Amino acid sequence: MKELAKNYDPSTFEDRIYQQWMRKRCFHAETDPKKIPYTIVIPPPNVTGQLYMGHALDETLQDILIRWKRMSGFSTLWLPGTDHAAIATEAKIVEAMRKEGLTKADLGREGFMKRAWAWKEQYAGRIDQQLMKLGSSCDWERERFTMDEGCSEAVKEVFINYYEKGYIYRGERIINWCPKCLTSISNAEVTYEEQEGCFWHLRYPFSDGSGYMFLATTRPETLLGDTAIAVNPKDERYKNAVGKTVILPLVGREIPVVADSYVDMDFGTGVVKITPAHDPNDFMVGQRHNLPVLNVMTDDAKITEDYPKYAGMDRYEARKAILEDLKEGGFLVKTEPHVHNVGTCYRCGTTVEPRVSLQWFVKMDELAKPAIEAVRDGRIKFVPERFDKLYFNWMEDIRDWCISRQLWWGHQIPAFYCDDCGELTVTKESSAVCPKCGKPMRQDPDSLDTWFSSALWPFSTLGWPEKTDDLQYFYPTDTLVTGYDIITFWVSRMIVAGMENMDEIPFKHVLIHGLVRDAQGRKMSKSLGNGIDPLEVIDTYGADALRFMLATGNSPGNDMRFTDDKVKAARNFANKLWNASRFVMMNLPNDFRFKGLPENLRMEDQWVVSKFNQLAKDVNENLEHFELGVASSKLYDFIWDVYCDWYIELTKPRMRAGGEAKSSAEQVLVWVLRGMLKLLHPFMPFITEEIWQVLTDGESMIILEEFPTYQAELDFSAAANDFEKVIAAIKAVRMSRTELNVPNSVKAKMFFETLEVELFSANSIFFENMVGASELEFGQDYKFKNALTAVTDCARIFIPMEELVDKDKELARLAKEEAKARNDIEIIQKKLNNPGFCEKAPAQLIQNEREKLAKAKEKLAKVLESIASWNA
RNA sequence: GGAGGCAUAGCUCAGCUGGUUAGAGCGCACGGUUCACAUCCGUGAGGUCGCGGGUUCGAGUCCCUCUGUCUCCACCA
Repeated sequence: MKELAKNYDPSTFEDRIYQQWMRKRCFHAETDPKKIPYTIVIPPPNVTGQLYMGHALDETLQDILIRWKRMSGFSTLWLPGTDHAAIATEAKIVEAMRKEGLTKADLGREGFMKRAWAWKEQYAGRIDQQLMKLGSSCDWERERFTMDEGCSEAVKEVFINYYEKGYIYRGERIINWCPKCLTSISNAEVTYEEQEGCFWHLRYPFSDGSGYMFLATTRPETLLGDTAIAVNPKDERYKNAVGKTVILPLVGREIPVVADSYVDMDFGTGVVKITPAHDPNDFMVGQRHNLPVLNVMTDDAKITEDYPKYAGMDRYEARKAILEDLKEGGFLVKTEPHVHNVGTCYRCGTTVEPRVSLQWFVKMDELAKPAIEAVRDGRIKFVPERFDKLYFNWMEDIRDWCISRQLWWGHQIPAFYCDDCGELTVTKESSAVCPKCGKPMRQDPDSLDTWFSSALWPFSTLGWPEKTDDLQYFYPTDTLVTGYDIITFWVSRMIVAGMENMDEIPFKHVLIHGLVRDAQGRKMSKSLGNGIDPLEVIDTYGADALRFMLATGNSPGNDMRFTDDKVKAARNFANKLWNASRFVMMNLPNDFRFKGLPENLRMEDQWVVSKFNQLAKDVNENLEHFELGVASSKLYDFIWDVYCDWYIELTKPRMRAGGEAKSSAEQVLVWVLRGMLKLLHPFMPFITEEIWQVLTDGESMIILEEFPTYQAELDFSAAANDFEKVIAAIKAVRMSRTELNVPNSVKAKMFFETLEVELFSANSIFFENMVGASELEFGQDYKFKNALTAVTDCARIFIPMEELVDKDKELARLAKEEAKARNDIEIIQKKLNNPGFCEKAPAQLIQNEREKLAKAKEKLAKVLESIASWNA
């Protein structure tokens, strides 16, 4: 039999194992349609080369569920995340080009895309190769697939569907514009931050010279675009002003005073200047009152040529200049400091400029209805449930979605304009001809928002709009795993797209996980430089350790902190498993053949088998409920405590004895090891595969094995409970020996006073091997001077040690045990003495309490006897 | 302004539908290595489960108030 390497070193086998899975196409449906009915698609990290723990977490959790489901023989498809991070990607590419002295314009759209792919291949591809080690599902080629191949057809199809149904429209709307990225961004991409600014109080004179209207603004430069001032219709103070006009300072334009309920009478003077082109609320007021929209800024937020005095100044310079002029003209009444929230671009941090421009929108309210319903009636379930609130909050107050982006990295909008006659056509054709005048048309240069194509992911990746077998078989998918930060960006839009285009939900469950934070609990970010590169962690500790750490010790939806210590603990666990497996294997004979559990199981065998059986049951149940952290910690406990610290130690005497004792132990050791490896495989795929292949001489792959389940015939709980008594006795002996500093190397005869003579004598070998018993004797009414006493609820064990025992110390220890026993009894008795408890509690519970009380009383009696014998 | 999370051992966190005397890892203390593993083994110390009420035979768990803290959404010129 092959042997495992002396030291656990993941770098020696993880890549090899991964290549093996890929070669055998273990992740592809065609390998074995019954067993592996899923296809998996994963996004590449973006071109920046920076990877986030978040990716790692996503992929790990998905991969765990996938492996479990696949081993269990269930058909399913999981959807990993996608994010081609359009804005950031484009910014990086542009930056890289700039270093080479190139601009977007030099390359043209086609050249730009070519260059972008070259970049992706060079950097993202390499990184993704490594990232695959976390989730078997990584495949960066899939981005090419989404962007260029099959999915772009789906994108066009959906765009046209929506357009024809009237869900997509093109229009002048006020949108968030980033003057640095030079693109529109959706309101979800705007982050607000508090900034200190000023409140400038101004006065606008009435045209008829009858005085002034007083108002305040935080953005005086937008005054150039004012087309009205507004008051609340209920405001008595301004009843007479409504309908009059005022003269716009500096510009001299005559603008009306309108009444609109949007104005808060109690805020400031109750008068607001209305700049429809540069404020979303003003825009709405403007629409209600048919006010002209005057754009005063260029794309990069400079004042337009329409205002020669300020033309070319950026918005902050213009603000200064305008304030100066207002002051000079006597329009500035006073200035006061003011803290307000300012929207910034979430990619580059620049203050966004609300701007009216011609953009494409999706009308969301109708589309949202079936999507809300699908979650409301439980067809789609969020895990944990509370995240449906976030979803409903967003969906029920949904706004139209601006989908055009002024970028090249993305799907170009399939709309064409005729420069000649002004005709607009939406078509799949790549070069359209004007249906009216027959002249060639020009395609809209804008791209679609990343999330527009991402929303189609569940079906576009399955070949839709073709009715492929994959689509038929896999849709709707089972579970989506993602972080709570993109529920609104992505999850909600996938549901909408699924309901509209497939008339069916895209997935049944949405497993939401938290964010990975740094050791101080801060969000990992580039500017803080506190991001941890998963690849470095893998290099140091191995992919299994990182995966296990990510899956353990946290619960769905809650953020987790990343610390080195946690990964180290997981690595140590892997090391433990490695060494335990190595030990088992090095004790197997060369001609060992695994035959399964022997017929006559010893008590300790039944104990471990029974425990394993329960573990298999628990792990399956936990995974079914998405309790990955609970499942993994149960595996940890079983493997480390039950198997390594107890069972292996218990078998050591048998392994030394040889013969039937040894050969039966071998079978049980291997049986449990195989089961453990399978249960652990989803969590630590590489080490389990490596051990498995050595253990089975390369005859099979664990990835293709069946996942263990509970077997009623393996339930030996009666024997297991008896054996627990032996374990309790061993622990009790250890405790008294340790507490009095008598090492196991000091052998001693042990005298048992117990009703379970048969049980303990049958298991005497363990006392000899594990707690230094030279011999066991059974009897009644022992009277020893200078003996250690170990007490359990069913046995009293004396270990005469003569001079090694310190009477005072031992008495002190016994006194402690007595106090504990009395305390135990008191607590249980109190419960049982409560009439309400006996009347209303379940009978089984009461029975359990009674049994516990009896045991506690027995134990106390034994402790008291021991104390008495010392004092005799 | 609206919504939600978190608060449990020195630290990081588990604790699922209420039912043992609340757990783990790390850290700490003491002891142990020829015979798988010091990336180890054994033993121990350490918690009035944020405060105050309520429901219940029974509350870390359910309800309410408060305090601290974090997040999301909206945003008043």
